Amino acid sequence: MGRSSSCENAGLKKGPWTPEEDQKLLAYIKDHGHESWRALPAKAGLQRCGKSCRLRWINYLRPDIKRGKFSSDEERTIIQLHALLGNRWSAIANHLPGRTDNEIKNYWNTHVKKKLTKAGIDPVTHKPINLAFGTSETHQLRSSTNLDHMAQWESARLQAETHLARKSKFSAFSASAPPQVLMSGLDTMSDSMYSSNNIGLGEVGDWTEIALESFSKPIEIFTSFASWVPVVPILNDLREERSIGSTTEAENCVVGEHMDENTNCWGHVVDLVTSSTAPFSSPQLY
DNA sequence: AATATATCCAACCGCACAGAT
DNA sequence: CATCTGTGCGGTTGGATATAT
Repeated sequence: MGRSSSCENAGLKKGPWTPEEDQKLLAYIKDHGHESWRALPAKAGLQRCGKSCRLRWINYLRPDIKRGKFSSDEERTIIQLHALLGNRWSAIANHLPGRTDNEIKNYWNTHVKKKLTKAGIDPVTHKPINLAFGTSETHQLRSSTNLDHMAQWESARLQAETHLARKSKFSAFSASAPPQVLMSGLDTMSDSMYSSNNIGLGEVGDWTEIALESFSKPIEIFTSFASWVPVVPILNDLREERSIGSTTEAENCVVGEHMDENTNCWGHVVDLVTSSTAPFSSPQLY
C-alpha cells in the first residue's frame, strides 16, 4: 500500500522522553483524553509523532501501570499463557493487570526464556529440549545434573496445567457437562498438540484437532458443541451481523454440508462464543 | 581504576488490519 | 471497489547500566 508513516515528518523529536514532555502529555490527556493520537502532539505542544505519544502513554505514563519486579505468580501466569497463546503479548498482557505487552515481552526475552532453557525446556514449544541431537557426552553431562528432573517436572506441571486450562476453557461455556464426544477428544488430544501450536478455540482447526483425537468428523464435533452451548443467541447475533434473514439460514451457514465453504461462518460463530464467555477472564482458571 | 562484556528495557520500526472516504 | 488514515501489534535496536576481567 505504501502509505507514509505518521512519524516520518521532519523535525519531530525521537529518542528518550524528558520529564517536561511527560508532563505535557500527562496534562493534556488528563484534560482532553486521547481521542486522536495523530492530532494530540500538536495540541499538547509536543514535537513528537502520535505513535510515539501513544507508546509513551501506554507503556509508561498510564496511571494503572504496575511497576517493579514480576512476582512468581505473574511469571507463572506468563509461562502458562505463553504456552497457550504464543508470542501474543498483548493478549497475555490482558490477563496481567497493570502490565504492558512491551514489559511482558521484555521480561520474557530477558528472564523467562533463559530460565526455561536452563531448566531444559524449549521456550518456544514448552516441551523438554530434544536430546536426540546431542552427543552421548552431552547427554551424560546432563544426566549427571538434576536438569533432567527439573525439566521433566516442569514439563509435567505445565502439561497438567495446560490440560486443566483447556478443560476450563470448555467448561466456561456451560454449567452442564460437555458432551462425551467433546471430552473424549480433549482427553485424548495430546497436550503438545494443544500447547505448542498455539491452538485457540477461534479456529476451525481446533475442532478438526479434537475431532481427529476422538475419531469423529469435525462437523460432528461442532454440532455437538452447538447443541451444548446456548447457541440460539449466537445464531441471532450472526443473523444480525451478516444480515441473514432467518435463524434457520444462519444455522445452515454454520452447520452446512460442506465444512470448507463454511469456514468463515464457523470461525465467526466460535468467535462470538469465545468473546462472550471470555474463558480467561477469571484467574481461578489457573 | 580502566576497559571489555553482558544485560536490561524504553523506544523505534514496519507491517497488518479496520474503518473512513 | 480502491485508496487513505489511524491504531495496534510483535520484532528489533541501541543507549544506559551492571558486572567481570
